[in-house]
Amino acid sequence: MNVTPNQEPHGASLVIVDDHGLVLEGMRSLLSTLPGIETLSTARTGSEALALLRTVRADVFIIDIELPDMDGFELIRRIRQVRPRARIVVGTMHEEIWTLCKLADYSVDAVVLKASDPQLLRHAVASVLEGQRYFCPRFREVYDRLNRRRRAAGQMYEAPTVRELEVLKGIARGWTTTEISARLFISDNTVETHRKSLMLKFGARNSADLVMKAVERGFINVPCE
Amino acid sequence: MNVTPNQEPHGASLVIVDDHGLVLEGMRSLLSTLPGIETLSTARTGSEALALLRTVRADVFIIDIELPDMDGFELIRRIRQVRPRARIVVGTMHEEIWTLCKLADYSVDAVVLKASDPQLLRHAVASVLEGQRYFCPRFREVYDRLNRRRRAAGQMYEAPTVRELEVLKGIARGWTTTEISARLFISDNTVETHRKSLMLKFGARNSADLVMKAVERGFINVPCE
DNA sequence: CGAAGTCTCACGGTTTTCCGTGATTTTACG
DNA sequence: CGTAAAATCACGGAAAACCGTGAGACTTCG
Repeated sequence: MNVTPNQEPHGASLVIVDDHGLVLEGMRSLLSTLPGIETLSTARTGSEALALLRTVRADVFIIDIELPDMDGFELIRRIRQVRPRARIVVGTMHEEIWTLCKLADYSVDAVVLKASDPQLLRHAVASVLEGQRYFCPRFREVYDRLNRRRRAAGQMYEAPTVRELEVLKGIARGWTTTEISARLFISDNTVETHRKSLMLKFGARNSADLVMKAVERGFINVPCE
Repeated sequence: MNVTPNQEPHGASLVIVDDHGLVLEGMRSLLSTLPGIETLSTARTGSEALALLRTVRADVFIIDIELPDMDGFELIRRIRQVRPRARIVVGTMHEEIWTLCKLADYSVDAVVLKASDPQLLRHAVASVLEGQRYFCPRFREVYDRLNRRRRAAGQMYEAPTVRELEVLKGIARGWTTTEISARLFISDNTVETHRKSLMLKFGARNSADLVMKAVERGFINVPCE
């Protein structure tokens, strides 16, 4: 933990959370020149970040989604329990759909994929400080392309199509891709595509997660014995 | 399809179902010398076998569990719809636990793993003809060792242990093995072992199937929204 | 004490899933 | 007739699950 006071009065209080020291320093130097920042603290773990909540004001969090002690989403939830109006900027190396979906579901204020130009992070934080949201091009590209209607319909999840539902039921029965494709008279590749669509629509990380969410949302009936 | 009448009056009517011609012929010659057999028919697919139900008496079915047009278990179910008292002898190359569990659940009359001595098949059919059940040593070995209580308790499935339940919940949340192990402070290997136990106890083929069965049996709560 | 059960861990190999990407055809609708 | 969604297929690489097997530590219960 490390706190750097700043001369600017009434400025924002930033907290950077990342387990990688180098990244931490990089971010610090990148962001310290931004105007309107009063304090700039760093934490290497989720627990450290939560501890900081008691000592500094912490208006804006810049969070690496993959942390050693807890998953970044858990950190976000716990920050919001204490500081519901804190702004969250997320940096991540993961580009998997489910991560991006989840970020959208969490209504974070900005997302910058780490592969992007570091300046984007600076931009993102600047935007957030001005009360605006920011999502890097790469995030928008991946998320928008495959999820237009979802965004259009607000936060609602998309319902699976007829064919997807057939695949879904196969998965819930424990069938492999090959078994499903044989039963539906389509290729393995197609089944995989349907599974991918399903996981996208449900924001699931894998088939087990998919089945769980499908049951929760009533797309698979559980015989209540 | 092929029907061979036999001189023996009031003898049994056998149907052999296997998609592999060589195996079919091998079985035919192996079994044709058994006393007490009136007719011996063969089928290469599930549909052929079902069609035979209309033309021959069919007391005993010798079924290869992996068939081109339908899964052997489906065939068993459909045979039983028409001929509930038909006796089922299963030959399979699969030694995966879930197959063995399922065979046990289906209360088939005999099981011979194909890796076994062919004479065992003869023995199995002979036993079944005498009204007894038969399970080859290899099946018993695999199934007994890991599933004593289950058999002792009749058809009841075994409940997961406390630790297994924790792993199960992680799986249902879509966590990977590594994520679960990190949260429970145990090794990946241990989590895998627990998952294997769970799949054994639930007779599940994979994690998706496991989640589904766990929900069905009430080990995972679905928030009924 | 001994047997059974639980929890832990290791290892090597195979199969399946997962992921991104891009493309074509078919269907449905205004 | 366009356009958008749905359904189909392919491919290559990476990650994860799956499988069998064996084994040590610790607990619990008869």
